[in-house]
Amino acid sequence: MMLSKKTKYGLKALAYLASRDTRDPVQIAEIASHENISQKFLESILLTLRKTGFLGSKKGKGGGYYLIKEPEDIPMTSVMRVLEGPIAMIPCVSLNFYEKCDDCPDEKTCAVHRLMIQVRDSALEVYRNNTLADIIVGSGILNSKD
Amino acid sequence: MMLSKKTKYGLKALAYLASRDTRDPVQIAEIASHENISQKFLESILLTLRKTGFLGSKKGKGGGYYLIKEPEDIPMTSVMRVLEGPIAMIPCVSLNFYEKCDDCPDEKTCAVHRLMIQVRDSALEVYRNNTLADIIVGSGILNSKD
DNA sequence: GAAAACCCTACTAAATCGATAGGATTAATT
DNA sequence: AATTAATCCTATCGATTTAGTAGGGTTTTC
Repeated sequence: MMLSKKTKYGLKALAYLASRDTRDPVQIAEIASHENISQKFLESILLTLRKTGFLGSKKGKGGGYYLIKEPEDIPMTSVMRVLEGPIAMIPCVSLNFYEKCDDCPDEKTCAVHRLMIQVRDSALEVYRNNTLADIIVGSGILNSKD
Repeated sequence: MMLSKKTKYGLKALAYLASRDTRDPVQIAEIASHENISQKFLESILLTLRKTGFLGSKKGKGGGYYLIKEPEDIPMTSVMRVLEGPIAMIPCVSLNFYEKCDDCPDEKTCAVHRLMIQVRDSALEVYRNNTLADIIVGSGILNSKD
C-alpha cells in the first residue's frame, strides 16, 4: 500500500504551481528540475492532470501548465482519486468503485470488511479536510493549518 | 494502495481461528475451504504468522494452527505491519521504517510529507483502536463495537 | 520558417504479487 | 516399525503493475 511515484510527483507539481505568485504557464522542465523529477515521466502525469480538469496548458513558445482553479478549491479527495485511484483499500468498501469480493459470502460478517470500512472513512476524512492550499507552505505567510 | 491478498487472507484466517469456540489446532485445509482461499497460498501466510508470534502450530496427525494469544490482545497495528508492511504510505513518514526521500530537499516544506503524516496518523488510530476481537462477529453475542 | 513547447502512443526493464510444485520433517495411530 | 496425516520449507513461475524511455507529431511564438 505504497503511494505511487505518479501520485507523489503529481502532488508535488500541483503544490509547486500553487505556491507560485502568478498563474502564468510554467514549463514542464522547470517543474521537473525544481522537484527532481524525470521530465518525461512528469510530462505524462501533467497530461492526465490536464485531462482531468486540474490544469490548463498552453502550447508553443512561452507555454506550459497552470492551475485552473484556486488551491483552496482543490480537495485532496479528487486529486488522490485521479492519481492514485480508489481511496478504499479493497473494492468491497469503495464508495466510487464498489465491487463484490468473489470469495466472500457475506460482507456483513466479514472481519476484513469491518476493518477496511473504518480505514476508508478515516482516510476520507483527512482528504476531505485538506485542499491543495492546506498542504503547501506559503512563502512566509501562515496558512490555516499552522 | 490496494490491500494485498496476503493480508486479506491472513486477517480472515486469524478471524476464523478467533471466532472458534476452542483453541485446538485447526488444519490449513479447513481454514482454506471455509474462507475460500488457495490452500497452498494460505499455507505460506500461516507460516509467517507463526514465525512472527501470532500463531502456534502442531505437526503431524491432528495438527494444525491455533492462536497463541487472546484476540483482545492482538492489535491490528501489529498484524498489519507483519502482513502488509509499513502503515505509512511513504517511507519518509514511517515510524518504524523511516527513510529519507532522495529527491526531497526538505521534509518540513514538502506538501506530500504534510499530507501523508495525517494519513498515517489516521490509519494508525484505526489500527490501534481495533484488536482481532473487535473485528470479528461473535456467534450471536454482541461485541464491544456493536 | 525556425525554434520552443506541449501532445500522444508505444515500448520496456524491473519489481511485485498470487499462486503452485514438490519434497522434507514431524507426530499420531495402528 | 510402518503408515498416514499434517506442517515445514525452498524454489519457481506467469501475470500484472510500476517507473521510466523513445520518438515522433502538433501548435504557437518570434
